[in-house]
Amino acid sequence: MRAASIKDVANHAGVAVGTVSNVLNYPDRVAPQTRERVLSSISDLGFVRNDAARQLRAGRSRTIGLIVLDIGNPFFSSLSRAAEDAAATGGRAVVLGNSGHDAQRESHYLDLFEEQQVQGVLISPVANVSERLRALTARGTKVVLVDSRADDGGFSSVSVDDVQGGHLATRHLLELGRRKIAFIAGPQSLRQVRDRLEGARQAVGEFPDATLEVLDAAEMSVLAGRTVGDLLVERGLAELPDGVFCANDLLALGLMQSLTMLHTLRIPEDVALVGYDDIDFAASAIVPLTSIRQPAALIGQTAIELLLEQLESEATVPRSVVFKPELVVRGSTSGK
Amino acid sequence: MRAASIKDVANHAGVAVGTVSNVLNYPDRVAPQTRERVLSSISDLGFVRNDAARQLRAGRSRTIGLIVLDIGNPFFSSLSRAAEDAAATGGRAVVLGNSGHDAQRESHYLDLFEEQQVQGVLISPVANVSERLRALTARGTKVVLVDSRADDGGFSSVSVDDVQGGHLATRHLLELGRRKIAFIAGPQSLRQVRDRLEGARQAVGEFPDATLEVLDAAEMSVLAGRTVGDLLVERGLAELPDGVFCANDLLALGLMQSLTMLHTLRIPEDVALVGYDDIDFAASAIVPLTSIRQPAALIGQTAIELLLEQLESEATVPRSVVFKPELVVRGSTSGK
DNA sequence: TCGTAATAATGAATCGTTTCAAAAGAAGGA
DNA sequence: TCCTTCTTTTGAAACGATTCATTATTACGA
Repeated sequence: MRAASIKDVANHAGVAVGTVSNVLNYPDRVAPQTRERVLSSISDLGFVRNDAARQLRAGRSRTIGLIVLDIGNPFFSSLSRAAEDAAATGGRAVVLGNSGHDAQRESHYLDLFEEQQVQGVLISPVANVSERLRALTARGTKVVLVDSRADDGGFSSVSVDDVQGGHLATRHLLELGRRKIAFIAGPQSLRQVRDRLEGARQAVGEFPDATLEVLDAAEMSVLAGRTVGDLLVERGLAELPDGVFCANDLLALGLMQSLTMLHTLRIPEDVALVGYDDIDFAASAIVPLTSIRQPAALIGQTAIELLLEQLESEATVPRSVVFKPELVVRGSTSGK
Repeated sequence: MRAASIKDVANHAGVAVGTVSNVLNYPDRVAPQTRERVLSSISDLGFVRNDAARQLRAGRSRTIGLIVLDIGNPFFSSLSRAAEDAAATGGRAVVLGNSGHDAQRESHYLDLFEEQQVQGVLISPVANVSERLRALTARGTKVVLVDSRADDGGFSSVSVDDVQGGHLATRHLLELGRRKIAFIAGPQSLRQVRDRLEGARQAVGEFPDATLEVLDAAEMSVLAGRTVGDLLVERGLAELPDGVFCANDLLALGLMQSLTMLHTLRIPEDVALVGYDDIDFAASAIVPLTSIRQPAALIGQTAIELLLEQLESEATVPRSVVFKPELVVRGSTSGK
């Protein structure tokens, strides 16, 4: 029992295959009664268009590939949702790939998307993939970097000024009078992490009596944050930083868990804490978390718009959009 | 500048197209030196297999479609990640569709996946789609229900016993001495919500002096929880329930925000609170949240396994796997 | 040297659409 | 009736990879 093809429909309706195709793609070209006859044959036979054949003939699919660092991170899930919606209004579908900070999986998704001849790729890269992306564009696939910037302006990109974000967060701690600052870093291979650190460095540099310590976390998750927290507490109270800036909210939440629950430190009295991303859960944390807000949905939507722009008008120069981050003050630094 | 095809590679290497195809699919059938020559032509020309052509010929793609209710919900993102991993080991890729509780988007993704001739569909349905799914299977696409059960055993499924989960949560509240129980429901069109409520009803029925009140939330999000919380507080303290069970953790976190921050109620003293899903953030809430744990990753992995099972051996009967939920007690009910 | 068997390479046919030049049909005017 | 114009329908060609029956090549023993 083979699926019905356009030829079966044509036979059933007593017309030529070209007519069936026209009914599907240019209904106005077909006389109303013929059209009706074909449509009822389609539903009689349960005909479903074969996208592979369509794509083969058209030379391109109607989908856009999106590769994110971590779909479990609310920042990215919100971004993806907005991208999907924006693409849908442009008549395209988004297929989502989750690299999970794994370069191999990232590369695997790039392969897959290229074989599927997606119209374009939105990617928030793990590894240095500029070579691969360049090859992709050379073969006609449009690329937009998301939450990342092209060093050489070779690609369109949508990002947030993470240096400024790091600066905002750290200056906030310093203005509260904190001087022993710690930055909890995720993998420094990530540009986001490096930029946020750079911003923190700049801010600390503006206060001569302040110090900055950098602590590495294995990944940017709640669990990793907890691990760093446990490590920190082992030092004893005197050795603790009094202001901590985490590379993202997940780390901050984990740290908070460790400090307040396992060890009975007070936030913000003993340690003031700032996260990054302002995910929904930041506001409902044990101590509501001060954070840096990034417009996740806006980023996703804008990225699709840049891509569509490139698709519509053939030769457009790459554009980079940079959004400004925003400090959201809550209990973890304000002491109510 | 057209992308290189298998024919271009054949010309460049001075062999027939069939030989190139063999190099790609059955390398052993080709003499080593020929193979090398072809491979170097492939990299010279930057040849990338055209998946559409491959699929057209093969009659099926190598992808599996996954439609989830809400990718922003950590339960589903964790489920998806596990499904992707499991599929990758089986040589398949997962494409993710997020219905966002929207029947139209769900239907749209079903269309898309069917046109793409995915090997199978994993779906956590919003609307009643059994008719559509039946049609899908009739045309040869395998279907596995996720976090949902087929009423009539027509499909394989992986789920958690939500009635039991609702019972566990509610009995816990009752055993703490609470008697005015409220259930914060999400959309009752969802089987999950109905089942959890049913479990709550059963538990309340076992305590003759207990009452159950059902409050509806527009959606299962933090925001909706906050709205219900505000509504609840307007009644005044005497009218409040003393035990609240929420249809999921997001609702519970929103409720918690509203009760503790805007209105100064104490959890668990004034109101004991239980959520559902045990997402990562439950443990790091203002008051760590008691919840019902569902093995999200295991569900995703098992769903893929059931699907692969159906794909390998043609005529297998549908199987249903039901996992048991687990009560995780934290501060929101235990009073430290 | 010849014959046989094993190994390697070939290339036409196929999958299901879309496209488009050409043919057929309809309508109207002279 | 014939010609023109406009609308509708036709069906072969093309997209690019895979398959498989056929042909070519090689190796080896007699």
